[in-house]
Amino acid sequence: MSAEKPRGAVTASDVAQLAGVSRSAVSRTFTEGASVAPETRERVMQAARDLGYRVNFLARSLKEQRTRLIGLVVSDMDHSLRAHLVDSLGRALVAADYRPFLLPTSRGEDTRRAIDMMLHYNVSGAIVTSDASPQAIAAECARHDVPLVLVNKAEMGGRVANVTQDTEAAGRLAAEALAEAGCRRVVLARQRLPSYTIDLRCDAFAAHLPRLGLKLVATVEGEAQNYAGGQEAGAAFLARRPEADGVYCANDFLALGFMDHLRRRGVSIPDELAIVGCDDIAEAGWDAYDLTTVRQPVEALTQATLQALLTCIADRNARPGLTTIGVDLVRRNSTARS
Amino acid sequence: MSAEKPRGAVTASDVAQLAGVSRSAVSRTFTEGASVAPETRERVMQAARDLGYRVNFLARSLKEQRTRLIGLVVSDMDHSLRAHLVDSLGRALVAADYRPFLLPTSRGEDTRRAIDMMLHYNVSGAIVTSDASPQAIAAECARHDVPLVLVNKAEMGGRVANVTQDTEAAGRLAAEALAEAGCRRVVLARQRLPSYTIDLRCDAFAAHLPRLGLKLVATVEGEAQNYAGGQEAGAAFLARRPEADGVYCANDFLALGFMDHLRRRGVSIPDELAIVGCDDIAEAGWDAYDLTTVRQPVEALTQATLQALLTCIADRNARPGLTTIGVDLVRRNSTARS
DNA sequence: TCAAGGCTTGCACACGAGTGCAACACCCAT
DNA sequence: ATGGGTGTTGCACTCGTGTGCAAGCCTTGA
Repeated sequence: MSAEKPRGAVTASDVAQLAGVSRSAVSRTFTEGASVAPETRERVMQAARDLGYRVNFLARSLKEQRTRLIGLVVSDMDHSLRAHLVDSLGRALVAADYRPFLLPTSRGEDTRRAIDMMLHYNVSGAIVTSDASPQAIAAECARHDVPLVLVNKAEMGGRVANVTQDTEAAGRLAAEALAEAGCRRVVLARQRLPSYTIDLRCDAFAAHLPRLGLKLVATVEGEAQNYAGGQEAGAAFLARRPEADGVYCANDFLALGFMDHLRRRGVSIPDELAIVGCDDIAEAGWDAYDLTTVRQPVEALTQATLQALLTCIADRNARPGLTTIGVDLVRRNSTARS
Repeated sequence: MSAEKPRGAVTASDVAQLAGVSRSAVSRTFTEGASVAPETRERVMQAARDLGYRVNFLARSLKEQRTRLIGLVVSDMDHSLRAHLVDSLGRALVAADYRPFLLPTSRGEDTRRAIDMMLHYNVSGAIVTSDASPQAIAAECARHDVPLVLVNKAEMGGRVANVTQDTEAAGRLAAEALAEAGCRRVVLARQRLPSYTIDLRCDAFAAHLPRLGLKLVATVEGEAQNYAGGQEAGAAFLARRPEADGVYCANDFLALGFMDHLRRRGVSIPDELAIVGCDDIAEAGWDAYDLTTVRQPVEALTQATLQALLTCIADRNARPGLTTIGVDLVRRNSTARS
């Protein structure tokens, strides 16, 4: 329909030429709140439409000294809760007119590279929900004055903005659910890989047992917080055969693997053994498991994270500290004693 | 340790000043293959280290006219295969020195916005693995000369680069698996929402039935390709009670919901009914399901996608057309007839 | 009619970096 | 000693955009 520029993108100068105005007028047309005559603006808009012009955000960012890019450092996307969170955060960022810049990491290794990238691109802020130890990221972000929010990484305490589930309540609710199911002797199943969040959940769980008249008779472990890890923990459980009537699995994936392993060996759930998980991933609600678990509200985490980030961006000296997101118990069949 | 710049990032000029050289020398130090004396380079590197300098990629991109940003347009990240793919693609891109720019979309709606963003940022290329109809994206990318690869979106044929699973083989393998299990009368379970990939799978499945002596006695549907959709399809199946001994579910999530629904109503799998799924998501391998399914190799998809993208970027006129990724059957318990 | 004031507009500089060109230093061979 | 060649360096321009400043126009009031 219109003359196509053969090479390179169309710039504000091209639009200016076609509209018969100066480049400044074009720039002002696309700048919120700038002073342009309505008639000029319309002519510029028309020319821009004809040429398919779009403001070059790289150039704009360079001039304005802020990119509206947000580094999204994330590991273990195969954990469905993580994937859900990334999806949710991505949408929320876009809705707030920011752009998510994805930085996938493995445990620890690529972290340095991810930080490097963020600084190379002058991100306006960063969200870290990675298993990588956040100290390095936090230090580097602080040094370069990049607003940072950690999600579910409580170990940094209040020194950086931190949004985290209420791990204390998570452990407490799990203990109460087992007590409610009539358990007396319980087992803790968890991953071997270090995780501060998991540690806190487990500590809280253990701390509330005496008050409820429960006794912790064993702790079994699987390597990671996934299905295979749950199977391992299940095998460890059967190997030790502790006299127990309830198990707290500090993570849902682990719980599902644990359940499957025990059921295949003939253990009846919930009749012989009640199980409580943590996270409420979609799979926990499936008929085959119907797992009682502590729900981690992803949408609330997202909103709080965005809120904290925007606060930090608006005021470079703001220290939102720790935001705790409430969790609640989802009662299902795995603790339903007749 | 070193003087900290109070405001703003440290630039090449700062480094130049500290090292006692011109800004050009700094630029050349960080440019591959530029001519710098070893001693000068070392002095520059030292100064850069002291100041924590990093090349500003926005400025570099502006000058070099390519950003090395890749738009990653993706919907339905809560589908675990999608999440896995995004993770895998993200890592592959970073490994190839590109940067993934995440553009989450819902079905169709945000697509225009996603395209807009990509063009605003002058992305070097785009990967689309979204349920949104890709025509709009393809047209706009072509107009602005942005290399584009569609993943599992066969409907554009060979006109744009396209990496897709072998849907024909997927359907065929599923049919063969049911035949192998001794089935004679089979049912097709699928989603109601339109999807070209799913259509192709189902067509291929149906096409191979006669050759194998199988008869398609019914088609049942659920709304979406998820667990709930499978439950719906299961309910539809029981409502019609077709005389059937095998079911092909065109998607694993659907298959799992279908299995759970039928089992809860007392149907025995695989004895009364054999089930075959498609995708081989992690959950399909769990003990509770142990689903025979057609594996979609994510890693191969990723590599082929990256390959096609790099080809398009290297040669703007290249038309890699359609790349088909082989699939294979994973035999498990859901088709194991005694 | 003239002056004052408000709205638009264009010029020119800035953001941070890459690079062609010419000047320069240095080394070696003649 | 001199010429030529090689390897470094700095100047100045460029990428596409935002914006302070001053000049210009138009409107309004006296």
